Amino acid sequence: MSVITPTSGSPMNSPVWVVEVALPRPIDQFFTYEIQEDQAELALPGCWVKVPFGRMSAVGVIVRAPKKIDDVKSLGFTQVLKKVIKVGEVSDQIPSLVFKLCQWASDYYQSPLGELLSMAAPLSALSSGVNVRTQLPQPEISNSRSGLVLNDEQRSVLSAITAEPEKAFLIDGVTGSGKTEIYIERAKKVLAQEKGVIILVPEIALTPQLESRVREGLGVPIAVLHSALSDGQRRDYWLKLKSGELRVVVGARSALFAPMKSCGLIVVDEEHDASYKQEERARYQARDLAFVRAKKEKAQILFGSATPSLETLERVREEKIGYLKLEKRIINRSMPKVELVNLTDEPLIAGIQAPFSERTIEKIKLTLQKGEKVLIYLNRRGFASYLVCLDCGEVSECPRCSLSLTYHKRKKKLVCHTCDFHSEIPDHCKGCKGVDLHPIGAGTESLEDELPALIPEMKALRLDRDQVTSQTRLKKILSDFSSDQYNTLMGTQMVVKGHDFSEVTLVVVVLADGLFRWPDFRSNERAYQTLTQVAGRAGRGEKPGEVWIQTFDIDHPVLSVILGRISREDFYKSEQELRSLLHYPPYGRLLRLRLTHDTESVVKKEADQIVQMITIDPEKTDIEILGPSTPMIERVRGEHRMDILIKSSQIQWIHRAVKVAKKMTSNFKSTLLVDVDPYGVS
DNA sequence: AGCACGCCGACT
DNA sequence: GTCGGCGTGCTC
Repeated sequence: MSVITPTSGSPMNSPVWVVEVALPRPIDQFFTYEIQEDQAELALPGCWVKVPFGRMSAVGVIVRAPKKIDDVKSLGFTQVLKKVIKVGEVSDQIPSLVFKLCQWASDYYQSPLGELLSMAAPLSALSSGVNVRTQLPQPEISNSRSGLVLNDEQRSVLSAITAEPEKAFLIDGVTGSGKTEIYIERAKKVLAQEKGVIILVPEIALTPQLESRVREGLGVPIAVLHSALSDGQRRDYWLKLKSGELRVVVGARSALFAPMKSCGLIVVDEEHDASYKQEERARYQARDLAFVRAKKEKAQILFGSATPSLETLERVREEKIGYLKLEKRIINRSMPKVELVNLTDEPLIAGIQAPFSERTIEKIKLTLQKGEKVLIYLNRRGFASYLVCLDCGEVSECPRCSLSLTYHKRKKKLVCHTCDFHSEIPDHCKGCKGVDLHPIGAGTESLEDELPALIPEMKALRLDRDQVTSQTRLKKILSDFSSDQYNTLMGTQMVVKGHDFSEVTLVVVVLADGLFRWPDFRSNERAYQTLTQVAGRAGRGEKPGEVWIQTFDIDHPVLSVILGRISREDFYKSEQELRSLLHYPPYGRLLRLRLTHDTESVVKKEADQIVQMITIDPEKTDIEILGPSTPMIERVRGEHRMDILIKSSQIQWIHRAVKVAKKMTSNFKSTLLVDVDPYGVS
């Protein structure tokens, strides 16, 4: 690695070497730098470079091999080119296949290549060149057990996927049907062929058990990638994956960019999960991008789910993905029995925040008395949804967002769940000065406060984002719950994700209504997926489980599937018909253009202008424009927002609309946010 | 995204 | 009179 100091550039008219660099910034352009001839030989596409940028320096990635230029002026820059400070070694180079995948994603999702490349390599850690060895958490490997014992069903699925090692498959199997064992057995074969394995999971931080199952199952050290890693740890894993010292990676969405030379298997577990969609910085759908990588690399890709997404089912119908089903739960466990509790006509417990029928409370009591454990799911943090003034009806709102503030009793704070604004609890109403402020609605905190008072035998733990501040804290809560000291776990989404609680025989969904009627065309699908996943937590041990779902909306179609009143196939069919009628994915492509600015009139005006321009675009073809419309949350962090939705059957028309919008907004006051294949679309 | 430069309120 | 609030604009 050679270091040179940037100087004021080369003398005029002498030939120079120049190189194009992508920087991890939200800028739609590359930057050109002068590079020394001896450095130029090493400066391959995919290598990092340290370059001066503005008054600072930045680390970017070379996008094209350096060129020799006779006259720098011919490039047309007004200023003299700055010089590359430092070039990374070949051992740091992003593998060309991953580099090309980033280019593909940059084109498809219309996000800057530099941002995507920075997901694919720990650029600043590589360039800082600190050679201190970091501690990679790598427990002792116990000698690989038992090949695992598979049942007939698992064996036939395994032989089907092994027979066609380049074919993609959806493994459609209920929770507890043993998908993980199949992944592990398949991975063993792939490792034996000297190829790498990538296992993607929605949130690795929430599934510490998977890590040890994979490690022990394969009997080799593995890389575990998650957001809590230090820069040094991330770099060490990256280098070990690249060198082949590690050949297995388990991680959240960005693990799909793992730098292994040759990848033979990609697993996308819980493929329906919305957290595969990255919403910040570079926007991409890791599940879809994993499919692209697998095709490019001729690797096998396995999608696993108990509740497949409509997108994946459509690919199955198109025969791009093979279909395999696991019907049985291993060790012959039965599926949990579902009980619906109609909150509109059953007697409710008075004087508590959350709605509970007397019958549900009795059921919880009875379960705990038998020495069994209970899981209680409520999709809202805090003590109450909001504080309302009983005199004038005014609700405490976030000053920066168009949302009410959630009442957190322990913290003694009002909290905005969108921008994290905190405020003291007012002792009087801002509007009428009334002093009678009342909490409305329930959250996990109110459950923790109020249920043990009703049920003396309850020894409760709470699991939500307010409780879990670190991986260690999560592991502590989970291990506490498996001890005799506790018999009830209550919480949000976090209690649902993949944990294996063998003593839980009762799962209570406090209020299913919170899952319905989101302003999103995927809302039914997601409610179905969440309820199925919640239900899957019950009866994972010897004893059969029960799921009690409380609701004010007993006729909701999603509940009909959960109860088995209508078949899963019919539910999917009606969702498919609706989407096909409205040209929503998977029967059409979507683009969301979002404008933001702190002045409402500015965003509105400029959003109208974009719609007009796209409408009269002479090159416009097969597109449908919806909006501009105000999103559900009109204002976030003081910024007003307007959405324009574009539907089309062809990606190129989507890209054409993006091009028009980007060109227009370059001299707009508002900022443009481009979201190809958006989630949360109403 | 950073991180500047650039114009209006409370301080040594 | 300044220190500094964060509002636009640029980065080869």
